[in-house]
Amino acid sequence: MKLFARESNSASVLAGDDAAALIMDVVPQIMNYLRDEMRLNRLPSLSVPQFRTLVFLYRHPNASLSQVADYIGLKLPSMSKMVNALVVRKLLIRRASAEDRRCIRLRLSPNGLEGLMQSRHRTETQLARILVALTPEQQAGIREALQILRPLFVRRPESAP
Amino acid sequence: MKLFARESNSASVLAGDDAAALIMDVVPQIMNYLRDEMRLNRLPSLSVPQFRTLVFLYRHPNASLSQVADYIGLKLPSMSKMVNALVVRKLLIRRASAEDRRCIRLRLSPNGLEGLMQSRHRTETQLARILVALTPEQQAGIREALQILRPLFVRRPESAP
DNA sequence: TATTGTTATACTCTATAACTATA
DNA sequence: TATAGTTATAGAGTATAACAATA
Repeated sequence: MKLFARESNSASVLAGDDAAALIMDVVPQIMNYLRDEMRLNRLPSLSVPQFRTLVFLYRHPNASLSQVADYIGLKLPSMSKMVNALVVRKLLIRRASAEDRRCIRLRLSPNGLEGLMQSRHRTETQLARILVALTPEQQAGIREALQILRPLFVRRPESAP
Repeated sequence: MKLFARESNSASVLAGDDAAALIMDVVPQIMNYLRDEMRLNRLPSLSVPQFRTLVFLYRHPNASLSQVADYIGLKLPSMSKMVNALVVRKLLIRRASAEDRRCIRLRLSPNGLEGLMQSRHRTETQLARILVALTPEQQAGIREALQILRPLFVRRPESAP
């Protein structure tokens, strides 16, 4: 199963010139940037997972805790804690499901929607400042690459205990 | 300063179809995957920053603590702690610089080099399993996009206190 | 006095285990 | 008994502040 230009016993990841090496190198670097950037957002300062949670609930109102946890990639207790913090901050509304009272239904509060919009705007502005250095063709190439990568990195299945 | 297909007051990040939105969506997702994958690596289980540190010292032997911290994106105390753990695990060698005894010189131990190679091999194999679904053209597009993104997301400068 | 790194301490985030409530 | 979520607790990772050693 040969995938890259170099043989697998070469130093490709260490040399940094194939897809695997680039992913290991560039993704953590961008992640650091995003974390720092989000933390500097005033008004509702959101962590990256918190921001992603709000975006998910914007797209999927009335989702359950399990559904959000699965998408974000957190275990239920961690997600419960994070959601609770967002509820306390009045960014989310949490209510019991009518059909199955074990489930909760989550949705953005008006406050949460406004905070999300502000955070999005600021993030987009910041990223735009960086991406402005690129040609439209380069930007299109990046969009295309990310769209290809998006469906590939799904959450690992639970390791059977 | 118009950069994207949509106006900035539209819901582009929330719709998820421009470069900024894709970065916010896809990068954390891949990062989660990498974290989980590295954690499952047996032999020397390394966190993502630990792995990056070893790669950096493979490429830059005898670097100082400050140089590594700057590249990885950690403050000195955090980096010092991490390096110390790697020294204790016999993956790194730390010695005082001869010219300036305030500085330390860091390099991989033979153990560290071997651990890095094993970790790299496993990571590459895992990523290859994912990327095998793509055509060579798609892989080339991804490499190109990541190479474009790599120099753009450098560590934020220290906020002046 | 300025710089390099370490130690002390605290905070954030996440996980596992035990528990509650509902089905 | 099985499932959705919460609470209790612990561990990893990072930051700021105070410190030590060297320049």
